Amino acid sequence: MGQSIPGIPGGGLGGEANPPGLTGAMSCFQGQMAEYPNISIDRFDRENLKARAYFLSHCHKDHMKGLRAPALKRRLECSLKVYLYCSPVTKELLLTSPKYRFWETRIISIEIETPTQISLVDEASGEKEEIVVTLLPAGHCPGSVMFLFQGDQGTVLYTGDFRLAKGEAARMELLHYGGRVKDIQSVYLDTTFCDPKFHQIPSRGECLSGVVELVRSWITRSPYHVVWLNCKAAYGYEYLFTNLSEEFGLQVHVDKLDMFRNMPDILHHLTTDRSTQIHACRHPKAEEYFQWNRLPCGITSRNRIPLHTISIKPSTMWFGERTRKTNVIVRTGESSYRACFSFHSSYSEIKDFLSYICPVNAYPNVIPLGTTMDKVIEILKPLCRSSQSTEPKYKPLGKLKRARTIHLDSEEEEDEHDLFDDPLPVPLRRKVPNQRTLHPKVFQMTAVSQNQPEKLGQSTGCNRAESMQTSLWANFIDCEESNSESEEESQIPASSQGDPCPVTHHQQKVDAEVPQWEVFFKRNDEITDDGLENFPSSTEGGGSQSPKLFTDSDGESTHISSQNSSQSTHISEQGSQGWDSQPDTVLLSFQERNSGDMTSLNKGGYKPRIKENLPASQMEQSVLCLKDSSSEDVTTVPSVGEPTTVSGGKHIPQERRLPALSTNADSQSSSDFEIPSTPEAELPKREHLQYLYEKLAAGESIVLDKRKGSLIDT
DNA sequence: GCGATCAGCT
DNA sequence: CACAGCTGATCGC
Repeated sequence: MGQSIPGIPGGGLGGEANPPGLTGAMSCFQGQMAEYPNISIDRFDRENLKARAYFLSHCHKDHMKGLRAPALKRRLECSLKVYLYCSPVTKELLLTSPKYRFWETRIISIEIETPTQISLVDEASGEKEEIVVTLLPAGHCPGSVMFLFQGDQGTVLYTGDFRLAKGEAARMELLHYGGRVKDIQSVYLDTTFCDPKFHQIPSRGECLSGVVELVRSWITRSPYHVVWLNCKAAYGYEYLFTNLSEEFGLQVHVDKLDMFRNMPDILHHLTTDRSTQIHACRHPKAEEYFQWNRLPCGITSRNRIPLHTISIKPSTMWFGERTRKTNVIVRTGESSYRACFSFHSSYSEIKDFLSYICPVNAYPNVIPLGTTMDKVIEILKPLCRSSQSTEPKYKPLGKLKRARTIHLDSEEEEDEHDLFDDPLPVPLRRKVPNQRTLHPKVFQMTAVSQNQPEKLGQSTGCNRAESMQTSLWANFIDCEESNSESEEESQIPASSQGDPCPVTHHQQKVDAEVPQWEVFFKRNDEITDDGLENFPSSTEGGGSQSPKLFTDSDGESTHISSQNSSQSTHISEQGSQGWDSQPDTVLLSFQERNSGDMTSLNKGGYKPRIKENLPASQMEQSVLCLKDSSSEDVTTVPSVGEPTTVSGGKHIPQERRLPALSTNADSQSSSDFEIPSTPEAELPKREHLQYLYEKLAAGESIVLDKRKGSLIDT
């Protein structure tokens, strides 16, 4: 019974703390899900050797354990019907490595957001099980996806590793049916940062803005000023490279780029030519090299003129709910900086995600360092359905206080959205069924854009509220400090409503294609002005602004940062603490910007032109019709003999929650993001709120200019 | 000689 | 500041 018992994924890790001294969060997902034990995901050893089908969410080594082991290789040779399913990009990246070449004929890539039926056949008995899988973008690294499985044992979601801003789940059309979130039995969740201490992590856009400005402040000094991006070996930094490249018109130097040969949108921003001002090359002794002003690729000068180098190390920075610190760039040495960067969702983002999905069960895939399985479960439980029902319905009493409204128009909501709104996944679907005949029956269900009944279940409204409550409640417990904000949120549907009736628009027209990965990563938004406004230019007085984009010496020391708002920007050479000539003034505080979305950068988007080999689904056949008994939104017709009942078993889609309101959920979780966390900010005064409300009531828009500096700097 | 595991170090 | 690795040492086959 190798199956992992829900709740005890590891089979035995329950409740134990990570051994001290460990270096990182510990993965506890063993590869199998309770509902569908015949398939294995992201684990390929032990019990998983018996799987009827394999799934790989993304191309990071810690999710590929056993993938090239002799045992699995043998299994493959004997079981000709066993395949590995993943996104087209993941397939491409995986096969670039010679070590995994043997998988070549056994990988089937599935387009993002294209429900696909797979037959899981037991080669010995001939027993067959049908399952429909849908890949949803996970925002973790190129090709990363979440897997939504629908079959007789219900609908389950395996998130793999993900970084999704709050509200993004609400915008994933295929997580919905009939205007509501699908009835999801279990979620196997990326809980890497599921600990209150990781409450907030600046958004991609905020982090990117910080890096862009720091880089700008340096490389504009002369052609001999170069930056070295000290990235750990892993996929996931590409959006940083592409955005920097685009911003400055300079390709980024890397050691290898053949893995991107079929991904022009990434490839074009990279180079193996060392004569560029932006490097992301690596070397085992890189740090040592750097000390001697040598880049990992070996160069120290150009045209016999020595280079001036700074290093920027992307690393995760987090902020507690009450934390005041806000810098996304921290100076760690005379020529060294850390830049905020995260591939994983923060605590509040995780809570937002889970509370929106509101599954019956949620199982952590990871136990964060320093915590235990039990603690993580305690956090997740209140966000699941069961607890909802038991939850007392609590309706916030007085509303008011900082109105979420504020955010409405000003930042956040906005920009998070752009991720989806603007760049639509450009379709281009090659429906390519290639060689049919593929053993595994894979059928792409034609995704007909549904006519989603937009009914916004009124009723659901309540539920929604409920769930929210819960999460609020959750907040109380987990976050020592949080209380304050909680309640109000509940309401203010306004914002939420506004856009996201998730289901509808943007996202794919289902027929869409491969979503460009940039849909997730290219954050042009803030890059533009706003972020910058404050500081680079703010040379002189930054004072007014709050921004502290960065600080010297890392740390929590808030104080430091502030001081320099004064500093000048890139131009100035003044340094702090003796470290001079280095830009230390570029500070970007993550709450500053008001989203600016700019889509400018999105160009076509990347579509790996990969010669597909989508097997099976012979087009014709591919049109399946699932009994919609399930909660399927996609209309499909099983070509296969049997009317596949791909439903989640429950034929009655239970609808719950009203998507539109969803955003509320975040409110609390993220509330602080915007408001409280703003260090400088003070709570709105009553009069001010009154004023804001009046404007709102009058239908006027409220624009929050980045925090007035006035409040800042204590 | 290879793989798995672990310590150490980014 | 903890993303995801790599390297090297040890042990077993």
